[in-house]
Amino acid sequence: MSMAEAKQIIVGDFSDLKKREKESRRELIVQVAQRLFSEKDFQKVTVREIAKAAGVSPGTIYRYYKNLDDLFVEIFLNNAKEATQVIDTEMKTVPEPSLEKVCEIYVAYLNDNMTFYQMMSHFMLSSSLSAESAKRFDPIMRMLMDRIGNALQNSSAENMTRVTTHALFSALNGTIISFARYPGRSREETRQHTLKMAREIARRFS
Amino acid sequence: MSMAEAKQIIVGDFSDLKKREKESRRELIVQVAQRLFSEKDFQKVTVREIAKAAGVSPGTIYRYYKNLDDLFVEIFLNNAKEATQVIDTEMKTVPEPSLEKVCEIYVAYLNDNMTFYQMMSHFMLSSSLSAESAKRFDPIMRMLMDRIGNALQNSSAENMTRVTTHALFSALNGTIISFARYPGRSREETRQHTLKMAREIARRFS
Amino acid sequence: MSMAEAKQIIVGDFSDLKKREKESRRELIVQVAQRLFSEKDFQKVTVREIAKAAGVSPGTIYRYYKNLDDLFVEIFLNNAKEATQVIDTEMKTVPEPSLEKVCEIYVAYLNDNMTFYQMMSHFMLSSSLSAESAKRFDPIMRMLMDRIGNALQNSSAENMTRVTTHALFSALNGTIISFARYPGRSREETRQHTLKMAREIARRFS
Amino acid sequence: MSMAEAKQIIVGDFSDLKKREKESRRELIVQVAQRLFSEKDFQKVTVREIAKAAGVSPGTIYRYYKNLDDLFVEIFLNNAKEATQVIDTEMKTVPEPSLEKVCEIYVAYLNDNMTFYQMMSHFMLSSSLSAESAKRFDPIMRMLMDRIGNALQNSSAENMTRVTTHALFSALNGTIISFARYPGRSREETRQHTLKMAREIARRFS
DNA sequence: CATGAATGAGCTTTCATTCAT
DNA sequence: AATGAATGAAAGCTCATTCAT
Repeated sequence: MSMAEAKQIIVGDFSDLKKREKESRRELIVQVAQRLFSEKDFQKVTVREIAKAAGVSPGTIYRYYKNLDDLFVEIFLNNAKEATQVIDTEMKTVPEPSLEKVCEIYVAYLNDNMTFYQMMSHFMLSSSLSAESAKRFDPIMRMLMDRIGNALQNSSAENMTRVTTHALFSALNGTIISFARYPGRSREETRQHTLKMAREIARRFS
Repeated sequence: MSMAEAKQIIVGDFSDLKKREKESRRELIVQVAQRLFSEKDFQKVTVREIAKAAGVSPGTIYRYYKNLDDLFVEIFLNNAKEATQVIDTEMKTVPEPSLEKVCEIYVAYLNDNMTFYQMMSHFMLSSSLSAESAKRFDPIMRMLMDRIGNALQNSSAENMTRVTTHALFSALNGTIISFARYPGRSREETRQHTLKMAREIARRFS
Repeated sequence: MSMAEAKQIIVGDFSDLKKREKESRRELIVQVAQRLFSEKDFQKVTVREIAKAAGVSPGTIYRYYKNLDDLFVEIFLNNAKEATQVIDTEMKTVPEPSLEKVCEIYVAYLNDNMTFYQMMSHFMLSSSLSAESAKRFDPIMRMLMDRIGNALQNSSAENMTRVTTHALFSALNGTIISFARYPGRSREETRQHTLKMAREIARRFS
Repeated sequence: MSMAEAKQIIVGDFSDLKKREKESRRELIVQVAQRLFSEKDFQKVTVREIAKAAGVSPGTIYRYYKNLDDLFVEIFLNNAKEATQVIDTEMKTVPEPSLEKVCEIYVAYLNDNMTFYQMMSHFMLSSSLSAESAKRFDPIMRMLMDRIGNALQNSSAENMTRVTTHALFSALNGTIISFARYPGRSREETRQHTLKMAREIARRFS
């Protein structure tokens, strides 16, 4: 191997490394932000914090996202996709899939990813979404909702309407709102309480 | 009527007006704040805005409320009380009270007072409530939830548990989260959609 | 005694009471303020605090003092008079009065009335004193300084100049500046340290 | 010199200038703040004022200092170091160094840097110093005090204790407190008066 | 491209002082 | 004479975003 070849390889490797690093920088930022969100209210997380935790400069964040809300949307949609996957994966391990089980899994996910719920509230209630972002929302949310809808359909002989699916989905989301209201309750107790409610709701919709 | 009498009345009225104005300055601030909240995310409303809209100085706000969060709590609790009253009042006008009707009324109220829902999310998910505020919360929320609970109990022969009431209450709250998600839908269409979901949920819990 | 006379007396008494109460209100305010100053940095004490502690309204403070600085000046001069009296009183109890003793008494007073020292710094270094206030200053400060001056003169055969008296007075004041600089030292240790310095200075000036 | 060379130099100079400007922005802020302090009570100087005078935005101040007190501490320590250097430098120019001379130099410095004295009072009397700041204080103050201590030791055959050094240092500081008290005196007269006192004190300690 | 220093509008909150009652 | 509600200027500080390097 000549020096030139060696250099080529080294440079190539190095360049690849850089490229991969670059490609995954966006992902890195998202991951870091998501971690920070789990540590505190997502509205309180600052660009600087994210930048510092990701080992990049604040300016770099703006290479990948037009503004903070854009980053929030990305994270939110990632969460929605993840929730869908978690349902799919976990349902495979269950011998007798039931509506109750799906609901439990979803509410457990919400408990573990409070930020997701916070963001859902944020985006659903504030109309600040750019048209572009809004477009990305629907298919992904629909995918998630469909998992609930399918389970609902399978749980009953009658033909479920879209409204029923929507109602069930909304009802499950609503369980989280009771989060901190029982003072003195630990995180785990709250979790158990929301899961109980989820099962109750599932039973009513079966 | 003599001039003197007329003057008496006018002065009396004027003095009353002033007195009432002073007495109700606190109320005025609340009302103004609530109006502003309906125009934008309540977290984005500033003290200066409230003061200006209420025709007072920023410092005056702090005569009545220790800080902004105190004002928010007051408004939230006012809303909760109002919701309770609305349910009570409206139910009297209904010939055959049903769970469905109660749920409809409550969700209609949420539609008309989106800020209430936003604040509920805010206070339930962020633990920033002062101990003092937390104490004021529970009885008022319990009162509201009890209206739902009573209607639930009346709708069925079986004995309803606290979890079921809680689940129903949460489920109804959850309907709001689907608010803005159907792009292009008018406020009225959204309202109809959430009411449909509310009825669906009520039926399932009957 | 006629009714009229009786009334006169009663009213007189009552009026006297009111008058005395009024007369002493000014004193009350000063005393309360002075107490508050001993609890925290005098610059941090607010009008409202003083008013509340004195059981009067903020507006009342302004009946007696044109503004806060006026109140500060009054308290400062009271302190200066008090320091003078303390020196006079304590010196009578000492069998063999010495310069050292006078210096000790003065520095002890400074230790016990840190606010006095703070105010001295404040008024001496900031030129904000009204002409009127400035006029009240000199005779009282001179009186205090004279006590030091007399003791100095008595302690030596040579004729002391005004500069020497002034230098000694200043030097004693300076001891307080070492107050908090020995971290971990208790208030009492600091006091002992400043007294040691006072004696050292006195010895040098004898 | 060719055009290219010339340009090189100009660009180089310009770049240097900019670089130096950037490097010394911290220094610039300090200098500007110090100038403002000489114009009014340092406690009354605001962030906005400093920023405006330095030609930067308020936010920029906070790039260099965590908060205002941090800036104050920096300036204070700079002054203490400077005072030490001034003593060292000036003493070299004196044929027969004496305690009197050292004291004069120090008190002259205090006269020219009243802010230093104000800050000394502030930091010594208020315990608000962060632990971190407190640590930076002692060695620098000790260095300054040592200059006085050494001169004191050299001026006498007897062995001087730490208390004596401390007393002398405090006494010199105290001279400044008589600053504005002779109404109608010019700055220069005051300066002369304090220097007289300094010499008097020095003589007494020799 | 990435950087990170700089921006500056904007926030909540405080408080001496005023003045109608 | 006393009140105390109201004032409103002003403070310290934050932070999303920009842009010269």
